[in-house]
Amino acid sequence: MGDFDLDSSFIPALYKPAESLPIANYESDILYLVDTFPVLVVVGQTGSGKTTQIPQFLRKAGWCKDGKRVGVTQPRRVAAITIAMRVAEEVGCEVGKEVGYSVRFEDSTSKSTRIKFLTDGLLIREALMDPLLSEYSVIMIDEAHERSISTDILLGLLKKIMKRRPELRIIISSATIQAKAFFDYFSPSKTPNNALKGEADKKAAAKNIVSDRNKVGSEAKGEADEETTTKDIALDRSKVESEVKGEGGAEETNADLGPVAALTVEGRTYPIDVLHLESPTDDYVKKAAETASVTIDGIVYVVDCGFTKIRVYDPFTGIESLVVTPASKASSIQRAGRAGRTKPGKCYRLYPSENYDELPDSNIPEMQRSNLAPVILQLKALGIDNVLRFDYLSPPPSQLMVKALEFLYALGALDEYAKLTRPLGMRMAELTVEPMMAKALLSAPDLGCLSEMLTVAAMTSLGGNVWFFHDNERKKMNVAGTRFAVEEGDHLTLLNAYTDFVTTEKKQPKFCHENHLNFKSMTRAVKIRAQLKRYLEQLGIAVEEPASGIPQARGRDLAKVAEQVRRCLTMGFFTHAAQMQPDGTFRAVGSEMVLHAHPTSIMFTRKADWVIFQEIMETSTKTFIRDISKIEKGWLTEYAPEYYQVQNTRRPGG
DNA sequence: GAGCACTGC
Repeated sequence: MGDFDLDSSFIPALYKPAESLPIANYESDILYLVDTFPVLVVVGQTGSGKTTQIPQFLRKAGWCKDGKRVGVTQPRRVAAITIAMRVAEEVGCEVGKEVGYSVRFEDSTSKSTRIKFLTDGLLIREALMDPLLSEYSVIMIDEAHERSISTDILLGLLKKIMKRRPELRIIISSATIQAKAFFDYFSPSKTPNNALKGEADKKAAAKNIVSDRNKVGSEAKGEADEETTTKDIALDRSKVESEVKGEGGAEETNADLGPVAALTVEGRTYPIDVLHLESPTDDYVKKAAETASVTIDGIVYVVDCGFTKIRVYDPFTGIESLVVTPASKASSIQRAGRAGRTKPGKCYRLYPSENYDELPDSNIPEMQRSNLAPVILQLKALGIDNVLRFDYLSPPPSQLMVKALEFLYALGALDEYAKLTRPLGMRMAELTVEPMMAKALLSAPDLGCLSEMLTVAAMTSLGGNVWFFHDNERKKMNVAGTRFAVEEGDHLTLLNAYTDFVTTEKKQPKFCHENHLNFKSMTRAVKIRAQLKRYLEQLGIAVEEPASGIPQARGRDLAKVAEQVRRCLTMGFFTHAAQMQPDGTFRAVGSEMVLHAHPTSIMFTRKADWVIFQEIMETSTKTFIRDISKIEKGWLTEYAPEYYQVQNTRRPGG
């Protein structure tokens, strides 16, 4: 069953008999609305059973005829797998037969699969192969309120696809507060949410829409029992407000009435006492914490600190930071909701109730606070050339777009007309590593070190989870103390670790344990590397592996290979160059900002001159760089002449 | 000189 842990993914709410789930009352409503409207927004809490039941309703109703499938996306792979298992059990089949799932590294589907659970990122990848997603008759986007980049992009793609495939049905499953945004987005009178559009225009457009449209209310209860009731309600705009909520009417009327319907389903929840602590002194916090408990049946007490930690990207400096921000109303409601799933519960909010009113309705979508280079590359590869005019659910700030376009141009992925270059840009988009690493990887064949760069790309994809130190050695031990450490930096150190791991008889936990490696991560690196290799081969790039997996086989000059790897890294990461100062800190070109080698880097304990680094992140105390390798200064002008000539007086940033 | 890492492909 692959690399997920069933215990941690157990979702109690899923294990209710299907007929006792609230969603059972809505079967005919849902089928009617799906039949009538191309887009259905289903509002309901986790625990309503919508994720497990709606796909089964659709299958029974004939939406899987002629070899078509119902696809259901999830933001997380564990959820896709667990829910598929549950639904297979209800349907009475093995996972991978009528009900299956597909996530990275694990495809448990077959020709007979009619209901397919998958991660939303994977569905976007499927669109690269099949732009109209033609295998699906219905696509349900679950947990859309989380507003991940993948979910947002997928909704934009579906909005385009539905124009070419009028028979396609789209179901968006969302928590209450976010529903209106989805509803408006798919309504035809809505002004497209282009990036770079004037704020005033957008506000004016939004105002009109709100004023002439029935709102997707937050307290709506769908209690229609019979199909006829639902039909009446859906067709009569004046009644939409009350129960089942439908925008517009039958298709023959599609000029001024929308193609979207909304339905609120009741979740099965119990009363929750929400207690706001007026002045959260230490005593209060302590008392609340002590009162909190988790039972086997589910969570009964929730303590909500009122904050959340989000990743924010600054387009001017290229630096990411983890920022503690007030939680949104939506997530506060969600947090409280955890308490009332199996019996009445209590939620302690560690802040006064006035503060709650001031919280934003929802979190800032990921699209509006991230480095957009990867997503722009992906959109371009999907044939969406004018990424500024793409109809974003929430348009990203123009600075983010501009920065990403400039950066992709500097990397050579886009030409001066912002068109994807071929083959480089197109190939970069196909690979599942970030643009800088993709460029480094695609530079490797010419330098004769592709096998090694593949390993480096796979190892750095682990995101820092490579090394393992026991508690008692945490303080005094770091990467520099392992047998794999080399002077040239983190990338070659990671290459050493991987090469040793895969060399005869060592692919085992014992080896990892003795050598400070995380066995699970190393196993994952093997998978990632194999997948990247497969993608390269599909792109027509042959990967020549040294005979036994050891670089020195075939008499290659090891020192030369190591240098070539560092040159490749420079070709990808030249915008992330810095020089070490006498005090051991780093400065980027043209920047005064003090950068520190992250304590997990080998450069934490080494001297260097010029380096490139993979990641830069600001914490509350310092700005850290990680995954660092030594380079020659001259390589920067050799491999990025334009960038370093034009910008030699400005900070390159990310 | 000494840390918070979430997800996903």
